Amino acid sequence: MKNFKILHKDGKARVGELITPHGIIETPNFNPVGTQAAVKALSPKDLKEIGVQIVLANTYHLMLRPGADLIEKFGGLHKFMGWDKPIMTDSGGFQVFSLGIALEHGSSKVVGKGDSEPRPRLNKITEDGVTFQSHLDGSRYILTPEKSIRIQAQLGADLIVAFDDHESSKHTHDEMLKSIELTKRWGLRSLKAHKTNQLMYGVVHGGTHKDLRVRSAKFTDKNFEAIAIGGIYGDRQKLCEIIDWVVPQVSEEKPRHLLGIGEVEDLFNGIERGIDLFDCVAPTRRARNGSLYVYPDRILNLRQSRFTADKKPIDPQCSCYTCANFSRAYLRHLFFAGEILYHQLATYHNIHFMTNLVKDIREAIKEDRFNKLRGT
RNA sequence: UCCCCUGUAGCUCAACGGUAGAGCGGGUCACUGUUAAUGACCAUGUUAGAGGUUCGAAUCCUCUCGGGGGAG
Repeated sequence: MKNFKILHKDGKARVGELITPHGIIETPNFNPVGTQAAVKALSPKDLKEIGVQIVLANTYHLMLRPGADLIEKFGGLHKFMGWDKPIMTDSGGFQVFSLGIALEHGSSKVVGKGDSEPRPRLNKITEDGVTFQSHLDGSRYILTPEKSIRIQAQLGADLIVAFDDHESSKHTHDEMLKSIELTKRWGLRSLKAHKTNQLMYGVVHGGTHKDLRVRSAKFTDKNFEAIAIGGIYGDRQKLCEIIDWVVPQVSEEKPRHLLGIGEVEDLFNGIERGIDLFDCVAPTRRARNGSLYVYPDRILNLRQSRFTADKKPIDPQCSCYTCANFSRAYLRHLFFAGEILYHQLATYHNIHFMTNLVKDIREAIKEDRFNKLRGT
């Protein structure tokens, strides 16, 4: 792939560069999620200061509000949101799943929120695409591969994702087989509808079935320039297995993105197995909910009363603005007081943490000491 | 000095005479292509105190104490 260069390998872990119209993404890397054209609580200025190289926005949310036409009128997402570095958009396929179907079937990703709620929306999957109701006002929409790709073209992200189908991990082999076949057909239609120079990921599915993952991976590699792995839920061990099934099936020189993952441990697990890119809401959402990363692998729950008078920064080893200037006690106070500043400072720290983690990992791979870093 | 109101969880307040609940607050946990500044769970009380009436009192009566208001 001409836009992706692998610079060095340490085992299966690799360091590379993904070149986009808005700049280079050093890999492995982590995309903060900015669903509605904003990383919650952070400005593009913050993101740049931290050293974030790419953010992920969402087709589904933006098509509903403010609408792809409007964003196009403003010259695309980059200009609209004031971010001139790389952007990736998701296809919207996942939302169709997470907002409707998943709840109906109870995916493990959504389980834990109580099975009784909320009632499923009337999302209907046909060969053509998906009919669904807006979570904003209940109005009906149809999303097809063609439409998703067209909207993503209007949004103008550097990296886009083919429209894919999702099945819950609880589904049977047969149901999953039908699903990956549909994802294939939608993938081909996505390719056909693709008329820009945006780099498009195809999505590997197949749940926890090895043969389906392999099959889906081969197809994706054959047809797409970039590989995304989707539909991963549940336990870490399974996640590792799935990656181990998929990676050998795809070309070395194509970038590999693990959709929706992950936590610190997942980054190590993924990179060790040859994954280049990750996106996840964890650092931003966790920050808002009072859970903050501490080097090397702890998570601090700021709500605990033991931090009430704690003068230490979140992470004594962290060099970020938040840790340089504020105590745990102060941040805890802001949290309980409901101050907006809490969200800004906490999110800043968590994104800084992830961004630097991935940077450290890149350095380690370059120096062939990935495993050593992992050990710490 | 007299009259009226009032005293229930940390706070604000519920509970036809049938052995106390809510909201907020507090605590613990969760959060993986964001419907998430979200959610789940837990908890605390000699119902100001002492008597009395009653099968049964936070609830009715008496007194004491603490608040609030009014009249002198």
